[in-house]
Amino acid sequence: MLDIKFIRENKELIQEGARKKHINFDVEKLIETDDKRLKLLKAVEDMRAEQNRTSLMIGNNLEPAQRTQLLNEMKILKEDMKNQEDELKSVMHEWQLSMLQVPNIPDISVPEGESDEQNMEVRVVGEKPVFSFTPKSHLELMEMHDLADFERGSKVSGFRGYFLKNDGARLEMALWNYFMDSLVQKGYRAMIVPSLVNRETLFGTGYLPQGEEDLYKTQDGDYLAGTGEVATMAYYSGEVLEKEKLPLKFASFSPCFRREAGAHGKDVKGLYRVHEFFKLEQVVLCEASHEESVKYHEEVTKNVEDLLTELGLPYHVVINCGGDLGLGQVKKYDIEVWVPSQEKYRETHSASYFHDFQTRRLNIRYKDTEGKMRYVHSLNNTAVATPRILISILENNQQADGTIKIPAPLVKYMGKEYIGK
RNA sequence: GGAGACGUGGCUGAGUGGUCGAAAGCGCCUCACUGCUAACGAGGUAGGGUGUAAAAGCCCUCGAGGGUUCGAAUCCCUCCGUCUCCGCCA
Repeated sequence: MLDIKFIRENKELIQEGARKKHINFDVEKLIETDDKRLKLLKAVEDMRAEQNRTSLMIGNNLEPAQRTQLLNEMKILKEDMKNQEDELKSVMHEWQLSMLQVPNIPDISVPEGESDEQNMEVRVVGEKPVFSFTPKSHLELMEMHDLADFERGSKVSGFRGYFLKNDGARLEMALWNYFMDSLVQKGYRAMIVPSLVNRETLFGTGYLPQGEEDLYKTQDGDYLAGTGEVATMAYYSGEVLEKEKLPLKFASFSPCFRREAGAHGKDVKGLYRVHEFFKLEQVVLCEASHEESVKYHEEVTKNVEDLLTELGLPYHVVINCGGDLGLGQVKKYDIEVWVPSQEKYRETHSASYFHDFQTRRLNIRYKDTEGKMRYVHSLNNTAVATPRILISILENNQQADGTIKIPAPLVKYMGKEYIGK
């Protein structure tokens, strides 16, 4: 959500932003609706003022005749007012729907492009492993060491269902612990957050109304969130924060659920694309300045890069092009880790900032030094998403004898150096 | 699941039909006082919208949404949430 005044004053910017994001949106139409809204609002407010004045007069002692006359006048006024209010209500409805469609403006550094094909590589880090043998896929490795069971996964859970077993399960937990410990050391607050969330929360974070298709919904009208970002962001919704406490940094763990409605036929085998997974997410709320947003955007990105490097995983960072940005996102980096069996980098992390797009919807504010209420800025990045990242860990660390070398930082969590020895 | 109570500003808490966006206290800000700090004293202090050069003014908001009324924090209905007791279950 953007400020309507800002939209009116910067309609070219908005229109240009929508074009860059390849989002179909007509600013002029919104402004027309807003004109109607303002005109009706003025009319209704004037009538209400009239009504308030007259009511005060009636409250005083009056001649019975005068009183009767005023009561009659009120009856007429109320009828007029009802009509105008009804009209205002319907215009407001249209206005709100339109306001929910307004895309946030992408940063100048965001490249042009329609889809992830046009994302721009900004750096490549780590050495891709060189194998003296044909490397196995994570599926083969997991079967070999009894780390997962996909057949029983779909028997029990359906398409894309899986069980993790033995060191597969333990490796996943080791990752959670390693990433959580590291982030807590960097000053992030450890949280375990709800996945079951209400509608408003998803509107607030920008996952609704556009993302309905990809969300599981309960018979009570609640939803299963696709990321811990949702509950973490809503944690302070409707609140006024103390400026001194900013930035607030969270490391939020939660189960995540995605219907993958638009991804039929994609990555149908293995752990890459599943309906149910776990994620540790970084969320930051900071002061309302672009510089602060950028600073923490770089920070949450670096946090992950440092840890991937510690784990010895080769990765690259791409800057997402306009067409690959969500409605509320200003800029996004994806971090993609090397998958030897596919000879590709695959997305494991996604870092984006929103300025006040989310906090305006969620109504999260603070008082600045001038005493003015401001919406905080919000941003987030994956810390670690499992089981997806297991793919790269298993494949990159496989040995000629079929064993898997556990990355050094995880050894203490696993209590061993190799899987399969 | 059943019964009852409650939901007011940054916080505590008064307010059951009229000039109440709201007493009082706490907190916070300004001034005065003091060698400095604290206490005491004086004043100020909700948010949003509209409007404007800026203001003033006007409108809305007492959990949310409806309704009754000339007029609602106050009465009625629905929903959400919190608390207490009972039941059920860990």
